[in-house]
Amino acid sequence: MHSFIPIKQSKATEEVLAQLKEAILRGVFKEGNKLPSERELTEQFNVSRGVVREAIRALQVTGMVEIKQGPLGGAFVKEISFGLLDTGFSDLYFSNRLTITEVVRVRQFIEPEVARLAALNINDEYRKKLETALQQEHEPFNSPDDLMKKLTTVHYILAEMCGNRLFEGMIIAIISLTRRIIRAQLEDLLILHKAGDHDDIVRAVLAGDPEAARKAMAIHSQNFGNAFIQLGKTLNDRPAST
Amino acid sequence: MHSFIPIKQSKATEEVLAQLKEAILRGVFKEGNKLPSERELTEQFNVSRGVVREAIRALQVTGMVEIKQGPLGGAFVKEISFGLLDTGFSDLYFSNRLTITEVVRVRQFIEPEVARLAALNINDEYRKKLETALQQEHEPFNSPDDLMKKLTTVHYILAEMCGNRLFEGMIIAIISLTRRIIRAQLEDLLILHKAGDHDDIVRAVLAGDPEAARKAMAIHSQNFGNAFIQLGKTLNDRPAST
DNA sequence: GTAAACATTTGGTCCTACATTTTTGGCCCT
DNA sequence: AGGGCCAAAAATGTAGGACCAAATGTTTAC
Repeated sequence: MHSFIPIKQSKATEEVLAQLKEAILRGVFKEGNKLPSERELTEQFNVSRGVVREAIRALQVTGMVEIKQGPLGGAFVKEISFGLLDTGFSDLYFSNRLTITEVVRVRQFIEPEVARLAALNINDEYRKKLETALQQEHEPFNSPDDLMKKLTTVHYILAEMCGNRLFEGMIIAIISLTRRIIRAQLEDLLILHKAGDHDDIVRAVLAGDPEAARKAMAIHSQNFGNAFIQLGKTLNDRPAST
Repeated sequence: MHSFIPIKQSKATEEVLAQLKEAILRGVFKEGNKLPSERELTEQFNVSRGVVREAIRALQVTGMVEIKQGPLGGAFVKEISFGLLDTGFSDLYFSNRLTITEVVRVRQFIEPEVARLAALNINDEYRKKLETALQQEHEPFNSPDDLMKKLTTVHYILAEMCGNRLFEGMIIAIISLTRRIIRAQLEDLLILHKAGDHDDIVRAVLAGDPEAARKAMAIHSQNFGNAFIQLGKTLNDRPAST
């Protein structure tokens, strides 16, 4: 019993979107390049401007281009990054498909491995980055947001160091989500993270000791995660905000 | 030194998008519900139809709604799923930001843990699912695609069993990407995966033995992954297709 | 020489008309 | 009475033109 393949009759917008996307992925338009203006594309594709706009809009929401106005304006190809993972995780959480616990568990599982891998890749450049990041953690902070930024820097560096961009992307997305949760609902509860929490981890990575790095991160991840989960529980007792 | 917050002057489209998205995430429109028609939204928001269309289009691209045409048509809220992660991973790979090796390494790290967790959650329902899935693996297949489907079913079931939807989503996305890579370039090379490869894993999970499950999956993950990486290397020697 | 006015390019919005798709229902033929 | 064909209706999809808003560069007035 042979099953036929359903015909997909492409709407014009899909066509345009597909072509633009492929061109970008293929590198026809590289990072920083500007796509032709809407009017030009309208002519080249021979479609209405609305169609072109919708296609470009789709590229924008998927984080592939950035749109600026004015002459010198247009759709600029962004560095393909982890933005999609980011909003993907975020949407899942804020639609109640994920609990804080689940997010924390994943993070607790992945980050020790990332720390281990990072320790394998230590070099002078990273050494310097880590040391300054660690130093800045102990300096006074201007705003809660500033503090959060300082406290997450080490994690970002380690993620970059681990040498696997998929791990890196997942860590970035998870941290970003964590920050969003905190900023959304726990504005004032930053007691979670004490300065000095990262010292052991960084020390192990600097020493190039994978096992110690893994272990130190596991401990840190445990402490932070459990406190975070606890806060999540007290949170569910409150009425939903707004 | 107080720093002022920059004014974000919202383009109309952003406003509309934000409101629709929030309404969906809040559950005002639930899964399967239809949003008001474009014309209605045009009136309610008091904006042009193009603006509404762009907003809805953005929702479609992010996988939150599905659009049907005709009367009884409209934008229907989809079950929020892992589609974004999926295309996120996919875009990263196909823009050469990820190598096969990186993808495989992540999978090799995560799936044993997933198998372990799955073994902790074994029950009669899952037991049945696993057994039938395993049985179908040994049946003849109609097409390469059919075979791939049969061979991934066990992984999907284990991911669902692990009880952490973030793990589940990441596994689903990675498997999906793996399939896409294979389908795109290795149509005929399905020797990677022998029938029977899953037997040990499923046996351990059925027995509720987390350690054995983890270990069996680790072995399977190693074998498959290394073969896959090897293929990726021979692949890079070929001229780029199309 | 500096600052204000203007023009130009490009995205953002509005409007209106028409095309396409899909469902519904009614009509006609058998 | 039943089945198939066809037309109306409801929704999205596309076209095209006009104008608004923002950002940049150029010219002009002082």
